[in-house]
Amino acid sequence: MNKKQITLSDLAKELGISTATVSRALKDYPDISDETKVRVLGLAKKWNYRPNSMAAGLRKRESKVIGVIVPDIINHFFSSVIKGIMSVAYDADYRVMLMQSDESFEKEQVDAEALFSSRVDGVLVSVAHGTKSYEHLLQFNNSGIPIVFFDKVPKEVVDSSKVMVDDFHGAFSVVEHLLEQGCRHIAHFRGPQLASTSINRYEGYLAALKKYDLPVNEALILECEELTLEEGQAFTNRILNSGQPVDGIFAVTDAVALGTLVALREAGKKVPQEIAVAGFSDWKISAILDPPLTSVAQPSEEMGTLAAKLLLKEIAGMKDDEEVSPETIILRTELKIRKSSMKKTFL
Amino acid sequence: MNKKQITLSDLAKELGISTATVSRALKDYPDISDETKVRVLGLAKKWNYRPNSMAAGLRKRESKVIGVIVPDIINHFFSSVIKGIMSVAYDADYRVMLMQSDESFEKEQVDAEALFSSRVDGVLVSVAHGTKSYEHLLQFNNSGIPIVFFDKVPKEVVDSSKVMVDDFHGAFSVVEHLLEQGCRHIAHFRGPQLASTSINRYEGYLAALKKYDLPVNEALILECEELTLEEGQAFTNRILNSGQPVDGIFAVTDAVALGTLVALREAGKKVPQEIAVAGFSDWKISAILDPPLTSVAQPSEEMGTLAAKLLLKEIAGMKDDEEVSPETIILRTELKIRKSSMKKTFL
DNA sequence: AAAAAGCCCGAAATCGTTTACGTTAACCTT
DNA sequence: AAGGTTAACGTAAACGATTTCGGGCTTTTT
Repeated sequence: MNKKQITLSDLAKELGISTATVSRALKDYPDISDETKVRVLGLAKKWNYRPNSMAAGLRKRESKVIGVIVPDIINHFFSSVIKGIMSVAYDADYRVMLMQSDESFEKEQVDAEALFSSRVDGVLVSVAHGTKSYEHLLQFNNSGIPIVFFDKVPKEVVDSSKVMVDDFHGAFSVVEHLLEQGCRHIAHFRGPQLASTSINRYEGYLAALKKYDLPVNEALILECEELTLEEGQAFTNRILNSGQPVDGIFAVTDAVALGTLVALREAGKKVPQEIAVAGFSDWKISAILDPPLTSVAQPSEEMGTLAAKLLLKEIAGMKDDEEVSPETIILRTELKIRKSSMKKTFL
Repeated sequence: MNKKQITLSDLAKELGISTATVSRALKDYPDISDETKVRVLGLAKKWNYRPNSMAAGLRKRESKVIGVIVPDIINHFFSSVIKGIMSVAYDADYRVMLMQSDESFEKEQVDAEALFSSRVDGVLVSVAHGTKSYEHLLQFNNSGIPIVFFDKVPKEVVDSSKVMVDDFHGAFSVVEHLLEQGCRHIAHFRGPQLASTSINRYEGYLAALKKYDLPVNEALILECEELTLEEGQAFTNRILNSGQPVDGIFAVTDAVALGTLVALREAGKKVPQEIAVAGFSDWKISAILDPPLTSVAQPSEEMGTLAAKLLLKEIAGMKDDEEVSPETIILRTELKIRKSSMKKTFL
């Protein structure tokens, strides 16, 4: 049980040369003879030498680590984004330090401190619902550490790059679709007031109604907190019991929409004949339900790769002392029309 | 735009004291006067000082980081495990460096090297399908870095702790249930030959058949490679077209089982009357399908917390130079009986 | 009054790499 | 043969925090 890790000077001592030479030989510097390189590489492999990246990071003032903060890893959308981020990071030889905020402002702050202490080279963050101020994130900007926001971006204007999906247009198009199908009383189960995404979807909903000169019925707009299937179920029942006329439901998330479908099935309502349903996120399983769920697809993994590439570009620019001007990328959504909303076919 | 990070000596210089004193004041050492502590803390807060954990890590020979390698983050099971790991790590003030192997042996090796270079204090890993040898993981053992395997553990005996679910018993119980319901020709869509989990589930399937003195029909056993919905669909169609009598299907995963349900629906087969179906994993949405899917629930998040706690215990033991003997924890599964398998009710 | 004990703090080594700056010796030039 | 190149390596100072020895200075003890 050899507890000690091999260091450069272990190799140097064994070979009778200096650590500097060993370091350079390992990095294939030109002013080291081939013979020495062979000897160094040979011993390094034999002894299974792995450079201590803390030491290297300290010296070079870069950690080769990027930090990622998401509200919730279990969420399929976020895990897809993370997958995208990680594949880009892997190719660029960066490590990923992952944090989850659990939608809590306090935890997000603690996470940010930890990442800062770790001296990550850059940060990717999707802010939590509870986040109200942004000092804990702006400290990265102030210290020359690039930060790229994705999906849930700060409401206030922040001088950083952002990658998001076109929630407004996505919501607009799906509600417009419901209207085209003949719906005139469309309920909306919206997300939290504080999340940028749910705000934009809500506004897309409003805009579509306006285009059709329909009044906004506040009684048909309910606000989810947990964004769970259960909430969708409960809200659907509440709407059904309210006696309000409803012929369509647009849920802010597929999870909520699934709850809606369950409740409607239990209530014996026909989908889409009596009530059309649409969600947002386009979960894989949404397509195989009976009826298959109409939804808005967002390119999650692509969001991750784009955000990560943007971040790496800014990190590289930072090293070269270039002026990096923040970019904002808005990804297009795609409306997936399926049976749950196709009222017209049943007319 | 202040690019320089604050260091201990910045604080020391400003206050006219030594870095040693600043360091101790921040750590609340007893031999620093309250007055000095107040001054140090005050300036540290004012200047937003964050210790450089690479420097501290280098000096203390610990990184306060644990490495995690999973085959695929998107998989709901793994993201749940990760969530469990992260919450334990958070409470213990550890950071998580996440790697995904994409089920590739080579990538897993690269990931392991990276974690080793980062000098993580411990490693949690679920091995990839493709993994055949374990030297890249055993190097952690040899260097005094604890490693805990979870879910997909090495087949060969490795002198490390393991946390897994009782795949054998879980599969046994669900197949036994299908038999009790009257099934006599149960197909099994199994997982890859190399994954410990799918081997154990396969053996549970065999054991249940044996208990009922039923012959094993090789034509009813198909091997998934991707474990996707599409595979489940394709295999189901293949079985249906083969002309073999089938009255039950046990899929190694809920994803595969969902594909099965879709194919059966499209083929006009009644579930469970004609063919009963059961999966493994108990996805949340499995319960709300029509028919709801019988499945085996595994405590994924609990697996994460247990594995992480075990790892932290071993890390602590390592520091105190105790003898840490590897533990193996086997978590019980829970059979969730739902309509998709309840043949008897329709007799 | 001398010695012992506490209280606060500093000097300096250390962790493992990287790198600016030398240094040496061999080889070229004219 | 004196000076100039160049190839190949070494010295030593960083990087930023921690920690082991102490070492003054004041207070208490005998």
